[in-house]
Amino acid sequence: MASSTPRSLNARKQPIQGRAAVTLDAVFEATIQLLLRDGPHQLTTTRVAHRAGVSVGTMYQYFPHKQALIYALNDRYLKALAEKIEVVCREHHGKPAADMIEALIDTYWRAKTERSDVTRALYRSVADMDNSALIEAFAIRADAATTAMLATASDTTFADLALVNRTLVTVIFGTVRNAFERNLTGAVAEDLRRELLKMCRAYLTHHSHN
Amino acid sequence: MASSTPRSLNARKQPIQGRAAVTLDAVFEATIQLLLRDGPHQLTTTRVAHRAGVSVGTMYQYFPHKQALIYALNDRYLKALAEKIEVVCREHHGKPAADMIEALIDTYWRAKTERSDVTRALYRSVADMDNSALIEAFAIRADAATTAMLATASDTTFADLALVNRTLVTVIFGTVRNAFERNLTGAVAEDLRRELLKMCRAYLTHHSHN
DNA sequence: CCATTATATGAAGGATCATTCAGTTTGAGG
DNA sequence: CCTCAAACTGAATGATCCTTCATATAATGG
Repeated sequence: MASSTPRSLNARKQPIQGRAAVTLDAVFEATIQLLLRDGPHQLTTTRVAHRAGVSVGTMYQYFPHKQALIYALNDRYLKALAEKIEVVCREHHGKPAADMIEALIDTYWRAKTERSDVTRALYRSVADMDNSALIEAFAIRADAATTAMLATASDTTFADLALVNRTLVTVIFGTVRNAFERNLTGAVAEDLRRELLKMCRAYLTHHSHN
Repeated sequence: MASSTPRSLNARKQPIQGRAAVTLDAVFEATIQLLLRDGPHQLTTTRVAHRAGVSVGTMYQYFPHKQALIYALNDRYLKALAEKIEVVCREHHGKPAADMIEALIDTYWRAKTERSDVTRALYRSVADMDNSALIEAFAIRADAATTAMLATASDTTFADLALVNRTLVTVIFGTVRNAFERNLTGAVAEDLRRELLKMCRAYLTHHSHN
């Protein structure tokens, strides 16, 4: 995976001492805040550095250029998200399909909601070409995990597992994204999540009765 | 609606002669192509002008600044999309709910697919603050149209119309968007569209049986 | 406590780019 | 054919911003 990332996007060096890790975290955090506050267009290296309480030069010790910073931010986030999905999928092997879907929706939704600021910031972080590679890598991992899970459903076997899986994943992820784009939060979002679950379950029973 | 747009984003002047309209179209088209080809970061006024075969100065007679160009592009597109949805919703008043959903999905999907380059270009066109106002305006129009339609379903009445409507709209729009983001096209996309329809219908019958 | 390496600084360079405006060309109406 | 406004031109301006580098400070291990 790392080998497929465009060479120039890799981090310049890894933090060794503790303070360096702190600096990196501060830079990431500052990036998120500025992205949220002012949008991608206003995101300048100087501003990020200033907000993070470091100097520009420091940032350039860890990132060869600005794009690499945003890339790293997405990378970090998407890998953590993929991890969570993989874990929850593995935990639900052999369970009823309805439980699987509930777990998947809950996990994904919570991951996005827990720090909705980060979610929103990243949705804004500009869809430059390089990010799409990250998104695709995430999609592949998620697909593999959910497919493997659904294949073990204790109460259902799917005539076309790939199709059902692709449908569910696309619908769930897309719905969550759209919910954020429309700024649906709080109780409204909760209701939507419940309805989405109902919908997916209705789809599953429909499929097993066919 | 126009009165709610940030003052400075309005077009500078309307085309009067025929050639001016041609110029404007060329500028929009060039913007789309460059957005698609090189991403929003590489989109410069000079490049757009050059690609459109006009000079920078010409562009600035119609748009007070670059942001206004992107804003206008989104505005154009979203208003046309809202229009299409309103029309199809009106045409399906009084029909069975399943037909309504099919029409809605088909219309939305086709609108996005017909010129998928434009769709993708706009998805990339940077989520700067001002665009979100456009998106919200679109959402309000779409919600109103679909709610009014669903309320007249010949075979179903909904206990919580607003909730069902919000769910359907969010799921459908989100799924389509995600399908594009994952580059699902051709036969795969077709299959997904069919499955999405099944899913929404299953949701509807589930609801009417409750 | 010294040498070495890691980490941090921020002014300056250099490039890009949005925007303007003085002037030219084109079309429309009379 | 003439006049006026509309439409178009593109070099110049000024601002912004990414990136570098020479230098300084802090930690580490011996």
